[in-house]
Amino acid sequence: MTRRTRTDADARDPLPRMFDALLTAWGPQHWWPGQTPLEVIVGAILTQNTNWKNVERAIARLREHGMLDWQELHVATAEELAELIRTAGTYRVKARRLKAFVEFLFARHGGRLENMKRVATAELRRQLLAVPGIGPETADAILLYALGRPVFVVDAYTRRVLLRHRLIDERASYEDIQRLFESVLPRDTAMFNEYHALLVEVGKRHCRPSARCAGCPLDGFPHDEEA
DNA sequence: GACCAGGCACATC
DNA sequence: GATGTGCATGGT
Repeated sequence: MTRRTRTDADARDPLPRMFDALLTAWGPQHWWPGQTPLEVIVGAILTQNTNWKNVERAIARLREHGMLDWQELHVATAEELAELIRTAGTYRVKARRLKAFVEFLFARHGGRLENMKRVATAELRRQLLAVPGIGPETADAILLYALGRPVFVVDAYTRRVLLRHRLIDERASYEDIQRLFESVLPRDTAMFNEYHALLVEVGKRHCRPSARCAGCPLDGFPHDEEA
């Protein structure tokens, strides 16, 4: 996919143009700003099917109790963590998942992110997916937002926006959609970061069944009518 | 009081 | 392989 220039790609592919339209309209979204990789990883697990505000409360409680530390998380029991992360919802499940990641970090990488960072992206993704509680979206969020790897994070909003604009069909898998982005965009961590955040925003504001298309930065792109 | 939110595992068909 | 369900809190 290196056969054409960026200008030609912009002329042909809707995905780069969509990014430009969204970024021009709304600017940078500043997802996960000024936080440590540890906080990003914890947040990625806690935010599963959960409003981010509730996750922030849970992270704040972990911080108050000095738990934003791999060694402390390693020593703590799932029950102790569960009590601290209640506000994130599904807290017993998420406490188990948090522990599962920490167990993986210690068993496989000596409890140090620095060791994990030496592993190539594709291999690391396989390792993360083998951790119970880490699926494709959480794995990719960790790779992109915590480790700075250029992988595109796909979520429910991404799927909805692309469906609405006829760029995929209902049967497209997570990996199908990920490949779609990664094959037409430059492999740029900062851009993937921003694009994902912008897709979530347009999904929330305009691509929900109850939302309106009026004022959507993507209104110039072909799309289906409301069902 | 429903519905939703920056998913995943597991059971079942 | 596709679909359904439990997990559970806080905001709207």
